Order: sequence, then C-alpha cells, then structure tokens
Amino acid sequence: MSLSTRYSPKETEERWYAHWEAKNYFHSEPDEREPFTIVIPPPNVTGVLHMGHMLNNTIQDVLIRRARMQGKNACWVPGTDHASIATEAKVVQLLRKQGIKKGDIPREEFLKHAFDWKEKYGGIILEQLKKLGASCDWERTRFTMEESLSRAVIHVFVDLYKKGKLYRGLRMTNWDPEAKTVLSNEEVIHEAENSQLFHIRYPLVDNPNEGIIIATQRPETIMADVSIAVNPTDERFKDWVGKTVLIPLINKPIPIIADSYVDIEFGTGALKITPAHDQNDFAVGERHNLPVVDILTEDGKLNEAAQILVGEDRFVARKKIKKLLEEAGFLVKLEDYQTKIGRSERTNAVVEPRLTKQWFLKMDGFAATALESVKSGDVKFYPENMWNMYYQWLQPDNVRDWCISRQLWWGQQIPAWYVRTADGGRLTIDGEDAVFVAETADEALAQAKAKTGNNSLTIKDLQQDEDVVDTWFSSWLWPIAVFDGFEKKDDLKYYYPTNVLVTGWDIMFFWVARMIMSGYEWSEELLGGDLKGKMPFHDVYFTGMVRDNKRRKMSKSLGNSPDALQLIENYGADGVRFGMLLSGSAGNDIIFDAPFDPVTKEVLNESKLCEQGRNFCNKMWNALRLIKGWDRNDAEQPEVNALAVAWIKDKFDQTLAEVEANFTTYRLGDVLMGLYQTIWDDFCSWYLEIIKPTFNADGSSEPIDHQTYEATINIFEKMMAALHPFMPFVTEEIWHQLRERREGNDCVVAAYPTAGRVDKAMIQKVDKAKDLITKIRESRSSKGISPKESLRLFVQNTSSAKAMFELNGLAGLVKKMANLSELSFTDEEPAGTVSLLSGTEKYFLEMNITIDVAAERERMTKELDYYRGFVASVEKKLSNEKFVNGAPAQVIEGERKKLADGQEKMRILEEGLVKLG
RNA sequence: GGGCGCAUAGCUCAGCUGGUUCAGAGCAUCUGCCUUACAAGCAGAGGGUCGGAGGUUCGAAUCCUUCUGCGCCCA
Repeated sequence: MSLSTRYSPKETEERWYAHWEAKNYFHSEPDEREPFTIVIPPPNVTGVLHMGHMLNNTIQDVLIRRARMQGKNACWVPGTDHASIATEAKVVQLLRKQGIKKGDIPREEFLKHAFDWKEKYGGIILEQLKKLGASCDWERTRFTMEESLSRAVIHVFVDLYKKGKLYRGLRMTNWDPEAKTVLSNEEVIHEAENSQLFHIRYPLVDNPNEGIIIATQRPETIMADVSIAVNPTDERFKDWVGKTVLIPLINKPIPIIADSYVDIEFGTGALKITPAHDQNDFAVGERHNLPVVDILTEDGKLNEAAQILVGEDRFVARKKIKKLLEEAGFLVKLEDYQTKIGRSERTNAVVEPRLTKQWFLKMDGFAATALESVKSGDVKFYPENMWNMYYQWLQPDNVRDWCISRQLWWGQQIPAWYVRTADGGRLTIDGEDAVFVAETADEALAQAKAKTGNNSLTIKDLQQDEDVVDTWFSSWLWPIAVFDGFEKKDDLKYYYPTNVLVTGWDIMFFWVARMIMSGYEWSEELLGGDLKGKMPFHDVYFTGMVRDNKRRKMSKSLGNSPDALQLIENYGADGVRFGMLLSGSAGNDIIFDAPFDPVTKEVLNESKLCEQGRNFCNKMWNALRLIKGWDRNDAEQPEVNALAVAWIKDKFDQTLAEVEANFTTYRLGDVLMGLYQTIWDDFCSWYLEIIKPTFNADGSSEPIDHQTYEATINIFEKMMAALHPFMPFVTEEIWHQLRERREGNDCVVAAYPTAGRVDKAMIQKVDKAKDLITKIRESRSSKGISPKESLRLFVQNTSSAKAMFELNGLAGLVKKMANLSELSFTDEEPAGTVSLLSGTEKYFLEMNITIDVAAERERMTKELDYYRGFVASVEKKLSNEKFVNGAPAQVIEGERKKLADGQEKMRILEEGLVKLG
C-alpha cells in the first residue's frame, strides 16, 4: 500500500461530507431515544461565512456530533433569517442598477424581487457551513420569511394584541434617514467622533443688545427650539428665567425656563431645548408643557417649519447656518469637541432622534420572566459570569418597551388594518386611529363592522398597516417556529426544550433574552401536558467576539478578518476547527492572531493555530502510515509490548475521564488539548516508539506480534472516535484506513468512548521510567553523545528500585527508549560513569568519555542547593503549630511526603558529591 | 456619570472549592539531529513571582480593599 507522506484534506473532506449526507446521518426524526437538540443562530441571509460563524458553528458541531455518537437522537436545525434592513438595502441597490426605483414599483413586486434574490444568494452561507463540516439536519433548513414562520409571527402579534401587550405610541425613536426606518437601540452604534460646539447668542426680545449664550453641537436645529433652559440653582442666570429671547435668524420668541436637567458645568450653562430632535429635550419639553417643532423630513432634510434653508440636508444646513450666524453676529465662539455620534448599523447614516408612531411591545412582565428563568437555574449560562451582564440589562430601570415596527417592505407586514374615510384619511375613534388587529383581512373587516356598526364596509375600505415587524420579532420565536410549533405538536413535543444554544454575548439581549421570553409565553399554551420545560434551551454557551491582534472586532468594514474559506483551503476544515477551538475559552473574546502583510497592511489568510491543527492531522496520518507498514507474525507478545499496550490504554482512559468532565462544563478547548497531547505525546512519541519493530541492517523490518498490532489498531480507532467531534474529516479517513469496514460502520456514528478503570501504580512506574529515559537523553545531549550510541546503565540497588523494575517489561522499555546495551543493579558506583537522579532513585550512566569532575560537581551542587531550600521551606511549614493544627490531614500528609522525598534526594546528592571528591 | 469584565512566560491563554515540587499549556525562541511514519518532523534546553500597593489567613496567582492600565455595555 502506498499512502502519501502528507495528509491532504481537500479531497478527503469533500468525499466524506458527501458520504455522510448520502447516508443521511444528520437527519433526525422523533423516536424513542433521548433527543439532543440545537437550533442554529440563523445567520443573515445576506451573510457570507466569517470568523464568528466559524467559531460558533464549530462549537455547535462538536456538541451535536458527540451527542450523536453517544447514541442520542441528535438534531441540529439550520436556517437563515431574512435580515430586513440589510436584505432590503441589497435588493434596492440591485434594482437601482437595473434602473428600477423602489418607490416606482408596488410592494408585491418588490417582494418578488427580494425572494428572487434570496433564492439566488440566500443559500451561500449554508453551503459554506458544509465545507466546515457542520452536521446540520439540512432537511430541516428553515427561513424566517417562509410561510409557516411568517404565520407564526402574525399569530403571536395578534395574540399579544389580544393580551393587551401591544400598543401604538408616539415615541422618540432612532430614525435612519437613509433607510427611512426606525431602528432599535441595538441597531445604533455609538462611537466618539470629532465635532464642534457652537456658542450662539440669543438676543433678549426687550433689549436686543443683551442676550443669553448657549452651546450646541447642532446649530441647524435652532429653528426647532422652543425654549432656553438653565439650572434653577445657577446664580449666573437667576434673573434671566421668565424672560423671552429671540431665535437668531428667524426671530421667533421663546421663553427661558429653569430645569434641573441642565448641567451647570457643561458649555455655557444655558441649553437650547429642541424637543423634536433630542430625547432629553423631549422630556424637558413634556415637563414644561412646551410645543414640539419638527423641522426635519424623513430623509433628514430641513422642512417648511424651519423657515430658512428649506430642502437642505441637515449637514449641509449646518455649514450654511454657521456662515449665516457668523454674518449676523450671533456666533460667539466655536470650539472643537468630541462627542458620541450614533450611526445606523446597516447604512452608517447618522441616526436622528425622531417622533414617530410605532408599535411597541410592553416589556415589564417579559423582562421579569426572562430574569427569573436564569436566576432560578432553568436556563444555565456558560460561563456563569454572563449572568452579571444579563441581570444588569434586565433591571426594570434599564428595560424599555420594544419597538417592533419597521418602515420596510421586506418582512412580515403588520396585521393591523385601518378604515379609510371618504376624504382619503383614516377613521378615528376618540381622536385615535381606529385599528383592527387580526390574522386575516376578513377578520379585521368583521371587527371593523362590529365596532363601527357600519355593515356596508368592504375589504376595499380597509388599509393594512404599511410597516413590517422587526426581524428579531421573528427570530425570537425560532426555537418554537423551526418545529412549526404554532401549528402542530409532534416535533415540538419531542425536541423542545432544546439542549443548548451557542451564540455570541453581543446578542444576549436582543436575541437570547427574547427567546426566553417567547418560550415562557407560548410553550405551555402550545404543548400543555406534553411540556417538558418552558425554557427554549437548558444551557447557553456564550462565545466571545473574534478580534484581531489589536483587539478590534473582526469585521468586513475594517478589513481585519481573514477569509474564512481561504483558511479552510489553506489548512483544511479540521485544521481551522482545531485553531478556532484552541484559541479561547467560553465567553472570553478570542484574539485570532492572523498576521498582517507588513507592506500592504492587508490581513493574511494565515494562522499559527490553524497550522498547528493541520500539522496534527499530518501527525496522525503518519502514525497510520507507520502502523500500516508493519508485517505481523504469530510470535508471543514480548513483555515490553504488553506493558506498553496496558500503559497506553490506561493513559487514554485517564484522558477520557478528563474529556467527560470538561464536556459537562463546555471546556471544549481543554478537551481538545487533552486529546491532542495524549495522541501526539503518549501515543505517537512514546507508545509507537516503544512497540516499533527494529529495523535490520538490510533495510527490512522485523514483524510485530499480532496481539500488539491488534491492540494498537483498537486504541487508535478509539482515539479517532474521541477526536471525531472536533476533527471529523481526518478521523473518519483514518477510521477507514485502519480496518476494512462493513457498510455503515463509520466513525461519525461510532460509539463515543468512555473512560475505564486505571491501574495507577503501573502508570506511576512507567512515568518514573519515562523520567529516567528523559534524564539519560538529556545527559547524552549535554555531553554530545549521539542517541545512536548504545550505553550501559547501572541502577543503585535499593528496595524501591527493585520494586520498580519488578514490573514486567519496564527494564526492556527503558533499554529500548534510552538505547542501552545493558541495565543492571549495582551496590557500588562503577568507574567511568556519571550519576543521575530520577525520582529518589540513583543511576550511573557509563560514558566512554572522560568525565569533567568539576562540571559534575557544579551541576550536583546546584541541584543540592535547590533541594536544601525546598526542604527548609517545607520544614518551616511543618514546624508551624498553627499550620499543623489548622490544615487538613491530607495536606499535612502531602507536606511530610515532600519533606521525606526532598531529604532523600539531598542524601543521595551529598553522597555523590563526597564520592566525586 | 452608572455598571460589567480583564491584567499570569516574547505571543495567545488555562489555573475550577485558597493547600500535590503550583507557577502550567500551546505557539515562538535556543541547541543538536535530514535517526526509512512524519523537517507540517525527532531529542533536549532556557524563559514569568502571577499589573502596583496594602490587608485577611498557618498558607494567596486564587479572597478583600485600593491604585494603575485596557476592553465592553448603558446613559
């Protein structure tokens, strides 16, 4: 057989993924087994695979693959969300290129284009996940805008309205003038930007030579001012309160008021109040019953109410008004100023505070439920300290009602209807729009008829709310909706609550908390007696953000993120998965150290950690090549091999015990590192070297005994199974190269190995032997003696040494690994040897060189000094009465043992020094 | 301004309920090896006093206080 010396992931990965899919291993149907369910955090349908997705989905895949191998009915539901703003922006852009303006086509036609776009591009990210190895149940792929999920959104909207939890209200909202829609707080990104503070004088109406000077960043909004406010305790302005000043340029009189909101220290101490364009000013205005003057259009231009500069964009207006104020002598001072500016996450437009009529969901009850769910432990967070952030956010003071309407088309249209009046306006009742909320227009019509008593109303008289709901208003239903839970019970009953959610902490509030809310709101109604728990998931694993080496979040716009697919191309999916998993632990942000090109400053698609993963694949591949190259015979198993086999089995069992413990706390990086070390160090570097047959001078190799060969294949395949969730492709490939497999005997569905009993005494003896071997190698290395040269070793004849080497095969093991021609006991120090100390045993290594006595003495003296200090510190501890009385017996016992060992080593070293002379 | 988190080797991070020779891992570095599985490798080595100060304790990287620096969330 001929296997290449390098493992090549490319061909292997494609082949095995196709095989798994053909076998339908990832598909789940409810049955009598215990379910293990994960719903994917649906990536944006516009998205392409980035580092965050790779981290997040690798973790999910590890968890789901392990559960599958443990015999659970594993179900990982994939899908995408419709990302209303982002997708709508893309579609608008695309149409514009075709010469079509959104405003020129009807809603239905636009949606058709949007769905076409989704069909064409929406599946890209899911295909990319397959490259990563994600074992999703692709038959269950869902999309938040598909019919059933949309029906669920409409259903809950109506349900919440009936429950009195939804209302329409005029609110100061975040307005994106580019997308012409309201944004939620989470969609606004506040960052420090450079700006200017304008000091402007407002003349007194009675005496234009005198005036009050205010400071503002937004001079273009002075036309919307309704008053000037000062702090009531501010002595400087005591006499000004109650007077009237004129707004510069438009000469509109406004009063000076006193309000404690004004910060005396800031600016001039006098503040212009502009309720329509500032959240805080709006509150001040309400307190003082001031009017609201809105001077901006929906696309951020000045309107008629501004009187001047009408039609100018607000930023153009700012420049122009600066000149006007200067010319008219109202601009007193300009100072540079840094302030936090909010920009739209999607369009990057500066967000305007704007009063609009929106739909809101009352959050008070929901927030309490979400808080209690985690507090009580129904939902557990990993890492636990994420609770702090969650708790903080969900405090009543911090929770605001959820604005769920968006002025977009791509999304579920709000199921609320208004009645058109003859003049084209809306029918109002008690001064408010008459609104009828129902799942269908017919139902709304019936409601309208009943309410108005007008039976001649027809569908044509109704006008549906133009807006759609926030995308999160569909994704908060995800754990229920992906199982069509609002329409049928069977799947939901089996899979709900899901086991674990894996997501970034940055969406803890607008997704995780809201899913918990919706879970508690509807799961019981839907499942009744079949409910296994109201929570949507038992555990939440929060991943950190993937950042670059300057700690910046990796993003497309910064250009600091390596290309995910290129990384897979370079290192293989297994290599990249290894890199992602090893780069950090739960919750902590991950510094993914991709280097930058020093010349172009562009990020390179390179990674040391992924390289390590790739090298690991190659290591295992070569271990396979080695084993497959051996001839076998029926000879009896040598003692050395028997010992090696027993040792590696137990060693691996120890690792498996750690694997199990680390999985329960989601320490996946630790699991992987444990497997990495045991496979590379214990299995490859020690075990295989021990049992490796010797080569003859003629180039042929001795055969290996059948028993050892079989044991080696057994342990290797177990290792592959244990590693499979982390590195699925290479393990599947080796699994099949190791043996002829029957149809269906694949690693992906093999039983996950469990830890067995361990002979600790044996492991300890082998560990001592390994230490001895290392000391011998070190001795050779420092004295320039080749490993190829066989040496003789003498063991100081003590009862403990005798006991150690009584273990069958141990002496042979040491001889082979340290290349010794002889290993024998001695009572006296043989001539021409250097002494070694390993544990508390003394050894003499014969070297065919003259021993440098002075160097030997120095080395031993140094070692002795260390143990003197060590023993002294332990003695001090043990002579402390408080320690002996206060510390647990186990600890004291440990200290006594340390002392005895230390003293024994000192004795041996002192003795050796005396002999050296 | 309010809150949360972080600071351990050159780098990225573990270190869980204070106590095993507790100061660790991986990478990087240095030395010697192209030894027929693997140079994407093998065998060895060096390197930190745990951000600073103070405290609790028989005992502190670990608990408390405070300072400094950094990151994030909210206003």
